[in-house]
Amino acid sequence: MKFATWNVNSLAVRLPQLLDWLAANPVDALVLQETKLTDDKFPTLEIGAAGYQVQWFGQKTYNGVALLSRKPATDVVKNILGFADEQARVIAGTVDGVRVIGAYFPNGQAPDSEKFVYKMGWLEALREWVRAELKTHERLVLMGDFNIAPEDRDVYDPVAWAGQIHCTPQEREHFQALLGLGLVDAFRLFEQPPKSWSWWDYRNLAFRKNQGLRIDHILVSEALRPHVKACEIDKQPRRNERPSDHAPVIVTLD
DNA sequence: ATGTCAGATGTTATCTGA
Repeated sequence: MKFATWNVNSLAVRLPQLLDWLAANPVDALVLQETKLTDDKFPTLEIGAAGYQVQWFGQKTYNGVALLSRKPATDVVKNILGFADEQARVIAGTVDGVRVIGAYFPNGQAPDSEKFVYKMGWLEALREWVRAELKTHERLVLMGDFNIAPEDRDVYDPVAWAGQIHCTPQEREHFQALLGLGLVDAFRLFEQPPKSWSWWDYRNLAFRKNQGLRIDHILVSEALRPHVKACEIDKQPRRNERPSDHAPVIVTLD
């Protein structure tokens, strides 16, 4: 079984790349972030023709998430239960007996900004909701664009990024608190190439210089942990013409 | 060099967000 996450930075632009990627990388479920589409514009026909069921939750211009799956997702939830939010950031569903939560965590902009305050509140609400989900779903995967680099080894220049957005102690504490619920970072279950990133800024030739951050993650519950066989970042789509700034992350379970 | 990309507004460019 394979699950994946990918921030596509506009599905309108990236749909051909998504379809190419799915053809080359058949997965059981894939969550997308930053679709940037209102629900009436979502490309259901094209994704259906590729052999995937899909649930989607979007808004104009910003954010927007989707859950693609080979088998239909059940008990679909949009956004964090009990957290009033005008931003479309979360979609969850049960696929093949696994609770799949796809999330586009707030960026936070800067540690002294209002958007950072929103990020902290959102993270708190997410944690309490995931805690509840784990009580009813032993087999659970939380994946998406976390906009958090959990450790210095997830940052190409940790000195320059110290205390900056994605790397603040407060964000890293929230990441650890999610692990404290009984989740594990699937990527770190395996030896990985050094300087493994999932995002590279479009500017500064960052991809060519491999200057990036690992901010896209797949967390799996303790019940799933013994079944995790691999976890990889697929850099290939970042080499495309007009790429997303993020690469997909894939987890393989037996 | 805050150096690119995407979407929106409303142009033949400027703003916001990432």
